[in-house]
Amino acid sequence: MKNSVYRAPKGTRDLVWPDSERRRSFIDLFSAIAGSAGYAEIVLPMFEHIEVFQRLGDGTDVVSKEMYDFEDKGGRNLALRPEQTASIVRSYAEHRPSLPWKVWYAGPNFRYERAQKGRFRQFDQVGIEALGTEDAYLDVEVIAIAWRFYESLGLKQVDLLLNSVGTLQDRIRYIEALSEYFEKQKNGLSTEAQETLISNPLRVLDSKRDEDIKVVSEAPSILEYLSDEAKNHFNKVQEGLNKLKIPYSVKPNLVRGLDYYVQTTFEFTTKSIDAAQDAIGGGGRYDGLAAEMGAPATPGVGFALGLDRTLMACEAEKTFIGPGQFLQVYVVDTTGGENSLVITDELRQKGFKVDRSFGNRSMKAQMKAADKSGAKIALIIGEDEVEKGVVTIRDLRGEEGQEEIASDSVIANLEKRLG
RNA sequence: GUGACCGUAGCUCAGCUAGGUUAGAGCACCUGUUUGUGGUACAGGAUGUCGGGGGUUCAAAUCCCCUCGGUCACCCCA
Repeated sequence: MKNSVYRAPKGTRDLVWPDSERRRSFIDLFSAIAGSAGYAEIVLPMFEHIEVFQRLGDGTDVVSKEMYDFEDKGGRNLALRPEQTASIVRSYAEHRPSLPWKVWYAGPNFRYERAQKGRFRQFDQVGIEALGTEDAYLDVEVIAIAWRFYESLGLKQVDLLLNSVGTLQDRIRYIEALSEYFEKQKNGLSTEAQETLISNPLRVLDSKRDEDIKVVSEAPSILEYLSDEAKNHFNKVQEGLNKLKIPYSVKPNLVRGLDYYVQTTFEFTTKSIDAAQDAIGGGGRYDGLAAEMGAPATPGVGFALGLDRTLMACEAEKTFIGPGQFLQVYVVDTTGGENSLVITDELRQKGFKVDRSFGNRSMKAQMKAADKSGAKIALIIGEDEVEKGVVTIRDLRGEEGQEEIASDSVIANLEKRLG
């Protein structure tokens, strides 16, 4: 039973009802909100040529150590997608749809890392991407869609963290200055941070270790290195958010884990989850990515939200709770099962959620199953009922008791009771 | 990749410190009390390679080693 082969692989799990249905409703709600803003669904391959993802940045963990890569029988180097933005830009470069191109997606991503609370090797994300304009109001639209989605879920403890990492040139200048500063302060940094400094200086800003926090807090701010172009863009984003009354806080050391971001970056965190992983969503602008994949230079902006973590937050805030009832009617038949075979089929065609038991069990056992099923109503068919041409209809949840009704009035009766 | 804790019935766990007859409890499940009626009560029943392998011992769920798996944290991200 506990052997290591016949079980879900590390970092994966089986989702069964009601969790499976909650996931579906989550995606349905997201689809409705993204659709209302002109975003169309896109369904992408779960794996790509590995080069697609290497565009995320050699110095990033996602590429250097978390990639599920493999060689197929044709000798192609492929990788399960660790995220979907890169695939979308690849799809854009491949098909060149007319602009603006606005798409939403939902589905699993894969990262090879140690699982912990709120972190899995296979995890679902929903997100949107919009390509084709540098207008900062598009950044605002994108952020607003995420924000309204959280509101629709009923989440109240979400914080929007906002930053600008400037243009590509700004970022290069900033990294130089930052490296210089950290080199001088090297002795005050943890050994881990010192290693990060070599591979990706920006990431040091993200460190959670106490010793680093002091050094980081006095580090030069990206905001001082923004060009006029980047400043204007960033101001317009903030102004737009203000107009929509979406609260945010500017966090200059918010740098995201993927190298392709320029200008706007943002992240959604929650206070409600009791776990170290409190980032439930994030995104930003990636104006250079399309060109890197062989398309004409095309600006883009988007976000991804973690489905599992967001649902954890919903659970903590007691909102967007799962489906209420699974079944409406349970048919109890002690005459061999043929009568229930026919009536369940009829009722199902009428749209009722109906189940029954199999295997000629005793009435008591069937009633027990009816109760456990959660159904509101039991339809009882025994010898007496068959003789009289009636069905006993019994209220399992309320005070209404039971009554015999004519067989041909069952549907009308159920419609009245279940409304 | 690093660290800490954990691994006994379907689930939650006791037993392990000072090794010793057929390994326990609660919940869930099945049957009955109720010759047609669930949710309460009572009675009975089925259920375990004590994660796996090796070692110590007359004897290991219990001690030692290895291994696999889980959880949480670091790293990083959703």
